[in-house]
Amino acid sequence: MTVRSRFAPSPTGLLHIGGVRTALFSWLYARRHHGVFILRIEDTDRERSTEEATQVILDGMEWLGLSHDEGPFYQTRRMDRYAEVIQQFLAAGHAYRCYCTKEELETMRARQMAAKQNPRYDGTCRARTTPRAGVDPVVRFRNPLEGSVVVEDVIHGNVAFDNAQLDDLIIARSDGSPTYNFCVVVDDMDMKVTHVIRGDDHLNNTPRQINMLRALGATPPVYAHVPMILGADGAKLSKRHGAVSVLQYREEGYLPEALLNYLVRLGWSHGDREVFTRAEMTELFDIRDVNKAASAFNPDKLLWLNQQHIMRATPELLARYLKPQLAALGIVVDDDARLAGVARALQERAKTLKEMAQNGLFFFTELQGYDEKAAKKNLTAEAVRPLTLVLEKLQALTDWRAAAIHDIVNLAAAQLQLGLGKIAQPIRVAVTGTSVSPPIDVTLENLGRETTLARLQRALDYASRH
RNA sequence: GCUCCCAUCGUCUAGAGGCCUAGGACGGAGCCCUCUCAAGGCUUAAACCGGGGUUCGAAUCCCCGUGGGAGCGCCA
Repeated sequence: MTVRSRFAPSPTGLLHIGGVRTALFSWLYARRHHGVFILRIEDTDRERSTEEATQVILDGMEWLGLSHDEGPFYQTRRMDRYAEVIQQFLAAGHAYRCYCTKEELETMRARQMAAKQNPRYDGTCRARTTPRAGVDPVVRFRNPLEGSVVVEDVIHGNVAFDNAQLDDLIIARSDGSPTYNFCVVVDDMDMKVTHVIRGDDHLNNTPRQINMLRALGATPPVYAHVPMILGADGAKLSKRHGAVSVLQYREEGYLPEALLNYLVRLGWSHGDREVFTRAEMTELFDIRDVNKAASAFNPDKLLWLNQQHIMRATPELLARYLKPQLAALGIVVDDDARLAGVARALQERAKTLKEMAQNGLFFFTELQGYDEKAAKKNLTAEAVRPLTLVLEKLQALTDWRAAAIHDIVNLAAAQLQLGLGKIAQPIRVAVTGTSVSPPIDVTLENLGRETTLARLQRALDYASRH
């Protein structure tokens, strides 16, 4: 049997970290078992669904490389099919028309709550055979009255629900439009979904869905209800936690693989391993090993993982990602090889690509003066001699490579009997404007001969005056 | 209120009755390396929610509390 899993977000809010984690687990499961991954957009709520949210889902999934094999399917385009099944249910007696008004239902609920009972539809219209004038009926599923439903969940084990606790849920509104739980059931059946991996906030919906599936004569899929992700403060993830949309992580310079790596480790682990490539995740992840408890989102660890992935990435790949980050800062770089060189120099010292772009700014733009503190400390009269000597030696250098530059700086230090810091720091401030950069030889190599010499000369002038 | 779910360092987790003096990771503290910043290495503080059982033995199994979460919509 081919595994068929799906991710079925509703575009009523922007896709966030929690949704992505569910998508990831579902995707990993399909990939691991060489199955099919389906993307379905649950947009039956036309009021709240937005085009933007749909686009974020599509773009986000693509950015993360969570590719789907089928879909995206849109529920709004399957209305005829839902209507058909509703008729089928009605004809078979699995559903009935209910003429209770919203007001009546509300009073009933209030009464039940007051009597400390589980608020549920009392079945008034179950046996009704005639319409009620002036009321557009809804359609309700005739849930079994007795017995229990056992959800065989891969993560939670067997969870039993008494049918007596469930009620006859509405499957079609009075305007005829189908509702969520019903659409899910029809879709999962039609799309031959074998594994439903979703947030455990849906665990309570599952017995109803199973009952409908059975009424349809379908075999319920395997369920895996994964725990939710909480905000860093342990509270439910919401807009308050900053991460509005996954795409924000792209903007902030996170590598898709790093985000996925972080997410997969929430609720799952493999020995003492922390860093996983996408391929390793696919190979090692097992939905059965997923925890039951919710976990809090930890931005620091995500940042650390991002750095780990940046360090392991090829400079060429980083260069590709760096381009839009630099563009955001108003800089366009055409020289891919040079950009890769810069990325190589910076990849051990940036937690995000955004940070990397900022740190690498001096390679591509004119210096906007020196950092005050750095200049005050390093571009002094004391620095004139070492800077002069290094400038002379560099002017004579034809083989502009890190190794040769390294030798020159060391030689100059030895000649002047100065510690390396006394010579490297002034150079650093001279060419970068700040006291922080990659190793000085690597920095100069990537900066290029002309720029280096010009900046050294300029710093020398500055130092002479201070 | 009713139903369901969950519970190990601040956080993510290892732990499927003795291997636990509870391991790893992020973050914190300290040290080393060092031309800066990083990276890396080493050291260190830090947890089994509480109470009852079961057992020779419990973080692990059972029960009851407590705390957190979800559902109970003509929302998804």
